[in-house]
Amino acid sequence: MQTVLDHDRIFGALGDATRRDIVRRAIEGEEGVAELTEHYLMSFAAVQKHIAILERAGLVSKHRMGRRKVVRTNLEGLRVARRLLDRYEELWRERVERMNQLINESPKEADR
Amino acid sequence: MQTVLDHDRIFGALGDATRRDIVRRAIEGEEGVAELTEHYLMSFAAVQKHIAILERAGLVSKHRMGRRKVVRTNLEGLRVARRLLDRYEELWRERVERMNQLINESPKEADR
DNA sequence: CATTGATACAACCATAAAGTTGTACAATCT
DNA sequence: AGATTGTACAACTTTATGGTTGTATCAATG
Repeated sequence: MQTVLDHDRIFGALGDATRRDIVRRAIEGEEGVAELTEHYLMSFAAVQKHIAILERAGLVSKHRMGRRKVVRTNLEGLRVARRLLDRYEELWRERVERMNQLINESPKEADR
Repeated sequence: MQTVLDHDRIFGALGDATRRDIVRRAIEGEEGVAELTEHYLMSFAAVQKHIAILERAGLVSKHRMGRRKVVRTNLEGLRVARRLLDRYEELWRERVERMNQLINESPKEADR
């Protein structure tokens, strides 16, 4: 297992509706692969592949519970994604601030 | 132009390092397509395609500035992504809360 | 108005992604 | 042990993605 938590894999994994739905359901962390498959129109193997992609991205992990393997969402994976978006918003804020500063520092055309 | 702001397109677009870098640079909103191309090892057309993908996702938009078209990041696009991640964290919080409630409501084995 | 600089887009190629079926393995229950 | 239930994975097909080159458009400038 890899769970590298790089942005390519994380955002790539979240770019599919089925996978996002698995992440959502797996926050509860009660369903195995077969149970998750019930919710979708695809084969067991297809769902398994989606879970593998989420796993490699570090967004979920599997835990044996009796005969099945329960899929649980990994909060830290989601937070890695969120932190990048937060950083972008911070850059945005800084740019706005810099622009305001320029406006205040230099006198307006009309005032000269 | 579409700018649909659906999660598939937004997360899909963010799942590529070049595109995330374009988003980052375009927060400043000063570079045209040709200028952006300078930063990468690919052709002008390739960068143009990446920008088109970001545009369709609603993450950036182009604005004519003289003879070139400046690429600017669209804050709302980033916020759509962030809100989904926030919702997941909220679901997580609710689950933890529910679990704590169960522990407090039912008496422990050892206390019986 | 012809030229130049910047962008747009079509056509094509190679590789990766998303799905399928089939088979093998692992753990539980009689 | 043998049957059953749940999971893993290989092999294959189809479609999407990321890159290329070449040609066309579009706005500013001499």
